[in-house]
Amino acid sequence: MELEKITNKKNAKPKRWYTDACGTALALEFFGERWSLLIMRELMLGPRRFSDLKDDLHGISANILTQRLEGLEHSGIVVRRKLPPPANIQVYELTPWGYEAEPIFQTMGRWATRSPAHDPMLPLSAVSAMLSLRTMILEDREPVSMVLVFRFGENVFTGRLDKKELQIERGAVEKPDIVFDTDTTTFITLVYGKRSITDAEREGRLRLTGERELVQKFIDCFSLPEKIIT
Amino acid sequence: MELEKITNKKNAKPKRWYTDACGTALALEFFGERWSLLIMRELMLGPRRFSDLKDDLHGISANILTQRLEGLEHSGIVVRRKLPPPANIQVYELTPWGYEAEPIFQTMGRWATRSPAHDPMLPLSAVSAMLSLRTMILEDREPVSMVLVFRFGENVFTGRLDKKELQIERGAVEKPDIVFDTDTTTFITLVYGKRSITDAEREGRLRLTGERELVQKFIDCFSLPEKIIT
DNA sequence: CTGTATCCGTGTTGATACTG
DNA sequence: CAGTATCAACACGGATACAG
Repeated sequence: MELEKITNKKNAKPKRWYTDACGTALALEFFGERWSLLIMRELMLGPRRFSDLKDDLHGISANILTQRLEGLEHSGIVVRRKLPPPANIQVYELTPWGYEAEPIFQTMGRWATRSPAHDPMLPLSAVSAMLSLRTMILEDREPVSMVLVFRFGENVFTGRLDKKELQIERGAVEKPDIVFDTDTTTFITLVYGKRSITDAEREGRLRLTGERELVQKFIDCFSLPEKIIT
Repeated sequence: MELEKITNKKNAKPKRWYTDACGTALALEFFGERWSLLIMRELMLGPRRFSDLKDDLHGISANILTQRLEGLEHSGIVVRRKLPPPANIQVYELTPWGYEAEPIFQTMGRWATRSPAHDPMLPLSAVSAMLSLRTMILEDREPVSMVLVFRFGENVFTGRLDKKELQIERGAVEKPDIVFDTDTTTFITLVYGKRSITDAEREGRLRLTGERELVQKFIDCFSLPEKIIT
């Protein structure tokens, strides 16, 4: 009886398979369950610990997060890593292949935000806000280069904008051209043009460092796709 | 009591929401449930009827297909259309916005097929086979143009390859350069180089019309991404 | 503090049978 | 052919308890 219980837990996964050679179907085997893709999103900008993920994925419960991380690890998308002492904590990190899933987020994001149902005032994680920049960056933009720091409470990122792309990594660099210190919702309403910088500053939602002209040049590099006509 | 039951069925959907401004999360609200994305895939190359979908989506049950089609219709991704007499049948079709989801299939397909778990010998729908061509077409290929017909039993497609792209639509054109008449698994093993044309013909799995040299040029336009190193 | 395991109520999924 | 009804199995999320 005991043995049977253990056996059931380990093997004999009665998971439902699509049994389809199509790449999309296979991708869904990997991350088609609820939360999996959003966990991957939260890991796209570097390793996180369990409680970071739990906090940023509003509404996920601990047991589900454990299951999903196990599944993603099993699929070769996530690795569990123990940081060396003195940190000595465990983090979850994407594998190189996992990091290569970013275009999936970009195509899904570009497509879905055209829906009238898209509500940018809903809560947004810091990683989502950063990834949205890489998703919504304009192909044919002014060739401008700059280094930026983005502060969303605990979550701090450095962005390097050049002609080719916007690189983003965790942590702050020494002498950036621009520093945003704000919340994610205010930030994206600024970038996508629903709110003015001065308004946000007056309301105490934003502390901004850097030349206003350069900030505007940065903002002009991004644009949400047009809404669909219904 | 009766009223309550009706009310529960129509409104009061206690569906679980991510409540997240992220575009990926919104996309998952639309097609994150099991089967939804694969239904969209089957519709990508033109309208289908209920039973076509049920047959091609191996393993889906009728009630789930009904629910998913309702959901996709509600989200503005699918429309239900009644063909005029004498056909007089009902079909499901993607909206223009629905058709624009194709890049999602492409990024997911390119990413997932790099997994060692990808098994091209599993069953593959005719639409999947055709979409895989559009997914795996090489950017920097020989500038070659041709018109092809693909026959997979009932499912017949015409492809138009030019410098820019491979267009695909349902139905056969009059004088194509090449005709493939085969099953989907044989077809993709041919295109992605696991099987030779002559072997497939000898085994009776393939009937091919057209100059062999041109066929080879066609095949050379496509390539599966490299497997990940584990 | 950082997870992990278990129980439990509810909602979702799917196989079968059935109806217009 | 195009779905609906029913019911059983499973997945989800919350709470709680536990381990390092």
